[in-house]
Formats: sequence, structure tokens, C-alpha cells
Amino acid sequence: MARPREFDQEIVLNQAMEVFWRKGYERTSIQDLVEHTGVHRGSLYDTFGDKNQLFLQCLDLFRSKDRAFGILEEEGESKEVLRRYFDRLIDYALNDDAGRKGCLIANTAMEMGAIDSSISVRVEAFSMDVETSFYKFLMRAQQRGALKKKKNVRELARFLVSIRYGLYVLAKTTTDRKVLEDAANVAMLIMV
Amino acid sequence: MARPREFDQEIVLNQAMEVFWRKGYERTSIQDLVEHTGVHRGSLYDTFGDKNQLFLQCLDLFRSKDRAFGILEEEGESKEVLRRYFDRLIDYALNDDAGRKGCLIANTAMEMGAIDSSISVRVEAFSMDVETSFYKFLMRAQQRGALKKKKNVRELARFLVSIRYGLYVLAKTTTDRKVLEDAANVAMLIMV
DNA sequence: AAAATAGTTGACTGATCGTTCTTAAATAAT
DNA sequence: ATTATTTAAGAACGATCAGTCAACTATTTT
Repeated sequence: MARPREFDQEIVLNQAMEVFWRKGYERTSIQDLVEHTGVHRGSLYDTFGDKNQLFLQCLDLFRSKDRAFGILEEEGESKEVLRRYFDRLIDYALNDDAGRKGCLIANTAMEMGAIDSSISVRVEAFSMDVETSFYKFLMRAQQRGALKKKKNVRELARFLVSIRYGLYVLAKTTTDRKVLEDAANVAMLIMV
Repeated sequence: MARPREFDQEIVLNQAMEVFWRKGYERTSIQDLVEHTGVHRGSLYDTFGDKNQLFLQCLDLFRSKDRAFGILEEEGESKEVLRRYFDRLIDYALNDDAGRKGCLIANTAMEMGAIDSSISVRVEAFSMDVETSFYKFLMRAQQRGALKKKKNVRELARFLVSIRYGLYVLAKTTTDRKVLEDAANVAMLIMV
């Protein structure tokens, strides 16, 4: 490589992801990306390919970065751990400073749906990650006696995925924290 | 009015709504609307105003037309009624012939978020409609003894709203009916 | 020091976007 | 029958879109 790049690929990819996350794929123009990364159009194309390819890399980055589920692996009583997870989710989803962007994958699933297979593959994979995180959490809880043995952990995990997505949608329909807390409160009742 | 309109405003508005519903606001071009309604661009502008105004009218039409909650007012055991509601929702959300469009308001909330106040007002209003439908249903169930007196009906209603939205998102991440059914099954447990 | 290589840059492409305008056509009022 | 009024329709508007390319610059290799 003769002349070195003047920007950090990872940083720029994160900045691009931020824009797609906030505005969605269609509303994001190349010009937006240029302005928010400070990188020339041509360099973006040389480095990341076209808009669609760049977006796919942002989806991959999001999947690899989302550490919200780390909370589920922390120590503590299972019910309290789950409550902490929801609390943080609600905090984040409603936080104006964070841009109330929601979940990039959920946003993308809603915007692009089943249009492009290279996208739906990634949406599906992430959704599966989420389910698996909940599944593992619930299995641990069950082994610890915090969840009845007869409970169907797969069902419960999918239920939690649904609640998770539901809360992100709710956060786009209201700024009333109580609404999301009420929903999460009821959802917590499964931990018996 | 001298020369009469050659098209039915209501039919055309429904056709436009269909397109916005399927493709979202940003991905829908005036040309798309022209092709799916058979109405000239100029006539669309004369009749409905610009793209944004037309879209708002589609949101209003959607709100006034969504009769899915009629199921909740039907006769029968409360738990069975709720199950029927979820069954139909899942049927619709996954039905290819229906276009797997999801819920126009949820789609719009995710796409437009809190960008435009004239839109978020409508999103909020519809979301409140949904909550109220569930609330009334749950109150009837409680009076009928199908729901414990001590249950917080407002909380439960908001929980159901969250599940409803969650299922619509889930339907965009997978075609596996079992995933949605599992989530709905767990949600049904609140009816005790 | 010269050549080869790779990244940066500004200008530009054709296509499509939402929107408007002028002209023609159809009906109602006179 | 003529005029007034409203709608329809084709063409065009400037703006913006995603994407490209040749000229230029900085670094590595020879």
C-alpha cells in the first residue's frame, strides 16, 4: 500500500452506522455520510463499496458490537438481572441524547422487510442472536431454580424477543416512560 | 364543480395507502402512486396536496379503517377471544398474499420516529387507540371474572400493545410461524 | 532520484426525485 | 350556443440522488 489512508476505517464505519441507525437506509444520502464522516465520497466508495455494501457492513458491525446482552450474563438474582436489562433498554430507547434511534436491526427489518435477501439474512441472524441470549439466560435461571422446571424455555425466549422489539416500537410512539415500564413489568411475571 | 372527477377519491386514497403501507414513505415515489392508482400526478396534487399531505390522509384512513380490534369485542371466553386475536394477527402478518406489510402505524413510527410532529401525533393517537381497545377488553374480562380483580388492567393493556408491536416486528425477521406462536402463547398467560 | 502504487479530491454523469405549469377537455351555468 | 369553472394530461422545472473518473498527492519500492 503506497499512500496510507487518512482515516480510520473502523471509526468511519461506526460513524456511518450511526447515521443509518438514526435516519434509516433510504433517508441517508451519500452526502450525509460524507458530512458525518468527513471522508470524501470517492474514498467511501473505494473503501466500502457502494451504499448497499456499506450498509451491510454497518449491519455486521452492529451485530458484533451490541453488548446489551452482556447484562444477562451478569451475576445476581435472575429476576433482578432481567429487570436491569429492561431498565437499561428503556433508558436507552427513550434517551434523547442517544437519539432515540431504537435498534438498528429492528429499524432495518421494518424498513427493508423481505426486500433484499442479503439484508434479511442479517436481520434473521441478529434476531436469532437475541433469542439465543435470552435462551441461555433462561436456562441458567432454570438450573438455578429461579424458573420452574416445566417452563418451556424456547417459548419464553421468543416471548422476550417479542417484548424487546415491542418496547423499541413503543419508544417511537410515546415518550412516556411509564408506558414502557408497565409493559416490562407484566413481562417480568414470566420469571416465576 | 364544472368537470367531474374521473376517479373515486376514497378508492384512490386506499390504493395510495396500500403503497405507503407496503413500501414506506421514503421508498414510495409519486410515480409509484401514479402507477398504482392510475391517476395523473397533477390530479393527485390537486386532490390530496403534496406527498406529505397525502401520506397524512393515508394515516388517518388507516386509523379509521383498522377493525382488527373488532375481534376483541366478539362473544366468547376471554382467553379464547384473545387467542383468536393473536391468531388472526399472526396469520395476517405472515401472509404473503397480504404482502407481509405489518402495521402501517408501526412501520411509520419506526421510519419517521419523532421527525415530523404531524406524523408523531397520529402515531401516538393510533397507539392510544390500540391501548384503549385492549383496556376495554380486559375490563370486560375482569368484570366477567376471567381476570383476577387485583390485576392492573392499564399495565396489562400496555403489555399487550407491546406484544402486538413485537409480533409485527418478529414477522419481518422470520417466516417461521412457530416463533410468533410461541411468543403469543406466553403472552396469553396473563389471562388468569 | 525515479518509478510504481495507492489514496484523495473536485467535477461531473445520467437518473430520479417532488412539484408546477400550460394547454386541452368536460361539465355547469348563463 | 356561449361562457365560466373544474379536472385531466403532457411536458418541463430545479434539486438531489447514487455513482464515476481523471488529475493530483503522498508514500513505498526500485
